[in-house]
Amino acid sequence: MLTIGKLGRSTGVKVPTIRYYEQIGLLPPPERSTGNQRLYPAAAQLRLSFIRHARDLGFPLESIRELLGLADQPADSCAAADEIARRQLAAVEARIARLTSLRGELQRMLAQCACGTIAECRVIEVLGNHALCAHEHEAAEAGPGAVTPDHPPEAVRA
Amino acid sequence: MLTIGKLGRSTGVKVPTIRYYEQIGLLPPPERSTGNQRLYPAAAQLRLSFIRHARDLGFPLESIRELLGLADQPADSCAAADEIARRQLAAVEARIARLTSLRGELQRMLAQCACGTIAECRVIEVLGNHALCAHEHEAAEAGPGAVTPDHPPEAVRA
DNA sequence: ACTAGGTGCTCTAGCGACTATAGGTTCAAG
DNA sequence: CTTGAACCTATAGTCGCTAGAGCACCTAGT
Repeated sequence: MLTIGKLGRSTGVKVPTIRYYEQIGLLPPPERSTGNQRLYPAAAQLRLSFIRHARDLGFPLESIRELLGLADQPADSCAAADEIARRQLAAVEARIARLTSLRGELQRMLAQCACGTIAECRVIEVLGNHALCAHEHEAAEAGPGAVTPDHPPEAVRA
Repeated sequence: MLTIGKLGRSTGVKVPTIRYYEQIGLLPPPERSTGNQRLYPAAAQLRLSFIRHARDLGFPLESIRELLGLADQPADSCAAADEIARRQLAAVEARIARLTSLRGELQRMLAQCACGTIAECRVIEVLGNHALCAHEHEAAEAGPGAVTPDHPPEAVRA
């Protein structure tokens, strides 16, 4: 039996995070000691390591919840698990594509700046005038959500 | 003079977002009509476009606050602005590097899965056992914060 | 003058995935 | 028996918005 601190250390997950996972139902509530402290069986390490690894790979907690459900049905087809992983791969690829385009824009801005005064600063200028950009870039990298706000293709330069 | 809706449409920023920017002090409170509605001068379009473009490039609002402060001092050196942009570029590059490694891991997982039952599913297996990974990958892509939790390099396999 | 509906206002709560703080209890070592 | 680390609960904060409730206002048409 492990205390929450040992479980955290052995899996690389912080203690408050473990309690948070329990709170949202990702980990089952463990037994308690006489003094009301959580006591985990060794198997909890496997489950928590699974969660941590999936988080490291960027899976959202909702996907992890699904994957854990699937992992508990060893006889079922793994098509559903593959589908979740494919979704995650697609999300990662979309994020890479977007960030690569942003990197280009930032590099161009910086390369063109002669580093004089603000008045002639290319960085400030480009930010103020989208027309100076090489191509379109919409909606910032925000997170896995990848929300694309609707904004019409009007010219911004007032 | 523009109403908030017109300002939003002309800059591609949603109305609640404009009000939010005002609330956190990124936009100055505009004049009001007799009926208490916000009335913006044409110049507000420039400032808001600047903010939107910087957000599209992934700058956090705090950096944008600094950049706006700098943009108001046209005679100053633009070294500080460049520094902020370089920081942003570094953050973007770090995110790309991390996501590229994750993509590799996900691709490998999927390629190795013969798509039978969960019991033999490579996706589930790899998630459960970090030792099957090609290389280290720590701390998920979370956002601009890029928080790197401290977790010691202990073996995870229990 | 009246009315409809589109736009505006404020305020509050919610998202994801935690992290931090406060203020208390329990446990293990010396 | 005392210290101090580790544990407990509960609440609030992070980031950058977004959504909703429940109003006020403003413009166009009749």
